[in-house]
Order: sequence, then structure tokens, then C-alpha cells
Amino acid sequence: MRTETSRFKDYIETKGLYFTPERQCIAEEVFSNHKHLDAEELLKILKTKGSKASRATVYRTLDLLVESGLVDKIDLGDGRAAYEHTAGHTHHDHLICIKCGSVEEFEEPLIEQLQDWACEKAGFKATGHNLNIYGYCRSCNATQ
Amino acid sequence: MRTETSRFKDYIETKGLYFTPERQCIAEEVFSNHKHLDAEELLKILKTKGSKASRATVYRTLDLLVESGLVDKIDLGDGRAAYEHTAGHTHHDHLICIKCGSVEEFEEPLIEQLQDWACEKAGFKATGHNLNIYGYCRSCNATQ
DNA sequence: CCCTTATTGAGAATATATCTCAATTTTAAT
DNA sequence: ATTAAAATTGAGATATATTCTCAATAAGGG
Repeated sequence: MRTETSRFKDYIETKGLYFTPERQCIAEEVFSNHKHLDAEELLKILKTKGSKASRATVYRTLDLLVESGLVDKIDLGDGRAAYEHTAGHTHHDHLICIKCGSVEEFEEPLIEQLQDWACEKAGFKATGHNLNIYGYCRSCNATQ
Repeated sequence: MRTETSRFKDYIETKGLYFTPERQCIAEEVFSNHKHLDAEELLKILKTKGSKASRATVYRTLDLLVESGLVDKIDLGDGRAAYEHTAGHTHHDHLICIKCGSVEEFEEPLIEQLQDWACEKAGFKATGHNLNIYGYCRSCNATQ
């Protein structure tokens, strides 16, 4: 069975780049983690695990992961971005709590379809999109 | 006929705040401009028109305008935000060209509805949302 | 092993936006 | 008009996220 990391290795090598220990380490962490990680969080986790990958390398590798299609970048709306691997997920959008910061996912295939139609009508070639809804999650809404 | 600026004045005064010359000047510029302005652009325009409103005041007033509902804030996806007045516009989403930076609008009422349903299902109280599609606009796509 | 090219880390740089606080302006009450 | 209380302002400091720079290092092919 092919791991996500080995898919990333293929992507890297197909581009004529090097699959370095740093890149491996970062990729493995992203693929093993099921939360929505932001870059600084990821950097911290890597440090506790003994990786010496620098901030610059983390950001650079995240860009490569997104480019490969194995990872999605989510705009958190406050200047930060989160990353999540796409393996086994169909596309989904996000409900972002502006109080506790939690990120919930929701799926609505029809929305995707409507977006495609809108692009087609406008002669727009989409490379990605971001649908975030900001507000209060169930539990923050209750205690508000 | 009520101008958007006078509506903003009402909003400000209803909150017990002062409708200052700076706020008037900023509001008028936003309401008279039909493009998607970012804060720095707006600041530059105001300077050329002789306003001495500072950066801090521009940002603060934009927040008030958004709060009033007369202006929408659009996350441009690169860390910046753009602002557009809502007068005479129904809600719409954006096609953002990652080559030339143009922002096109599209409307799809059904998408709004599907979002509302998703929130309801999740017990999520939305305060705002952002649907941006990134890619190449018709003309950039042609010359690419 | 050597050469070329890619990658890395450390810290500087950039960019957007927010915060601080003393000075000023606004409004309403005298 | 004066005045007092409260809101607002500007200038610059600060915060935060991300990108850039560049010399040193590592990777892989011949």
C-alpha cells in the first residue's frame, strides 16, 4: 500500500527535486495528524519530536504539499492558514468559530457544482477555492 | 433621497458615537468608489484628495462601516482584505485572478441557501462568510 | 570522489493590521 | 459662549504571519 508520504516523494522527484529528511519529516507529520494545523503549530510539534527543520523549510514544504494536491490550505480568516491532508476526504468547506477557534467541516456537493457553473459562465479557470463561514460554534453559541 | 453616507451617519449616532469629518470623508470615498478597495489603497486615495486621515482611522472606520452593514469586507486570500459598499448589490461571491489581481463578482442565491442549511445542521451561528474562487480570469487565461 | 544543483537555517525583511496614549475634537449641558 | 465629559485622532510602536536573502551544506549523477 502506498503511503501519502511516498506519493509526495514521487511528486518531489518527478519535479527533479530532492526528497530530503526535512521534507519527509514534515510530510509525515502532516499526513499523520488529523487536525487543521497551522504552520507555527506544526513547527512546534516538529521541534518536540526532535526535528530541526526551520520555519522557512516548514513553510516551503507546506507550499510543495499544497502544490502536490495532497494537502489543502485553508484560510483561517485572521491572517493565518491551516493545512489538512486530503487523503480519504472528499472536498469540504469549513465552519470557523471566531470565539474558540475550532474548525468544523461540512460537505455540500451541490455548492461545488454551482461554483463550477459560475466559473464556466465567467470564463474563469479556477485553481482553488475557499468557502469559510465564520461565527459561533454550537458550544460557544450556548455559553455566549 | 438618502445617501449611503447619511445612513452611516445615522448608524454612528445611534450608537452614541461622533460623526467626524474623517469618518465622513472615508465613508464618502468608499461609497463613491465602485471598485474593491483595500485599506492601503483607500488611504492613498484619501491622501491625494487632501484628507489627513491616518492609517489607524481608516482601519477603524472601515470596521465601523462593515459593522453597519453598509460595506462588505472581502478576504483577498493573500493577507489583505478589500471593501465594497453593498448599496444596490445583492450578496455575491468573488472570482479572484491570481495573475492580474482582478476581482469579479458572481451571484448564486442557491449557494447562500445551502450554506444556511449547513449552519443550521451544525448548530452554528454564522456572523459572516467568504467564498472566493482563485484562478485565472478570462483574459489572463487567454494569454497564459 | 567531484561537480552541479537544490536545499537549508538563521535572521532580516515585508506586509497587513492593531494597539498605545497624549493631544485634540465633539457634543451636550450649562 | 464656556465648559466638562467622552470620543476620536495621529504618529509611531507593536504584533503576527509569512517570505526573502545568502552563505553553508547536502544530494545525486557521472
